[in-house]
Amino acid sequence: MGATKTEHFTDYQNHIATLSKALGHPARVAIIEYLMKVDTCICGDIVNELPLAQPTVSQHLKELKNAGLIKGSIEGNAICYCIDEKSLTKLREYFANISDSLEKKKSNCC
Amino acid sequence: MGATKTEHFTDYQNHIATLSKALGHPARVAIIEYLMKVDTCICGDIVNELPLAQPTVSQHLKELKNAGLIKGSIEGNAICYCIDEKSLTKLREYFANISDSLEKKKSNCC
DNA sequence: AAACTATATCGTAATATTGCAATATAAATT
DNA sequence: AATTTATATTGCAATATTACGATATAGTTT
Repeated sequence: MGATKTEHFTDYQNHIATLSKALGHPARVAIIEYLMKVDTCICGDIVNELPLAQPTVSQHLKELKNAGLIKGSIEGNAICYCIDEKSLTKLREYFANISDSLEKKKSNCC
Repeated sequence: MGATKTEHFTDYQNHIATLSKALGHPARVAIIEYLMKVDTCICGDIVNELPLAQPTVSQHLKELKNAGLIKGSIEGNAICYCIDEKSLTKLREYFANISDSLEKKKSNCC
């Protein structure tokens, strides 16, 4: 055991979980926020921004990329990372829907 | 090593990460969706809904509760779990802000 | 081509998560 | 009070994550 039983859940549930999991670490939240802040799509300055070693940052970037939250394109020597709007739009929609439904229901318990 | 270096990040970043992490498992996404679906704030039926053993479900519920995503109140024998609107509103706002900023910026790269 | 720069990968240690059987707890029913 | 029902806790095995030093890769500059 120890591995998540993804096969028992819907693709959508797994997708939301994957996106959420990628944001489930403060360093990765910080990376997203940094990419938001800088207008240019800054590359390895991220390493200098974070209180973590270069390999660790590289690993976090990889996870964000695997989840589809960021994109990276080679820019000569360096690599240009930036936010992938689609996935963040998906998260926006997901939580907007939940929040809306909750308001309509005016949950009558707890 | 192995432990997340939370102390290097802001409270807000850690909070978003905590909420996201709690949703970083399909079973927990499924639990939230189930609590949304049923109007009454259903208790242990969650165990029957999910393809997981009772202790596993109990553990997932605990994590959702610790993160502040759900609340639980004792209802005689059983326990009544339901969504904590506040935290979902926070997530809604967070992703709405990011999504808005992205649209304004019309990211010119990658 | 040698040196430098930017990033990724490997290997590994520390820690956390996932999942469940067994067991505990506590209220409800008989 | 014994049994049943609902949930939590414990203990443990399998796996995943986090972090980083060392090293590899690949483009850039000298």
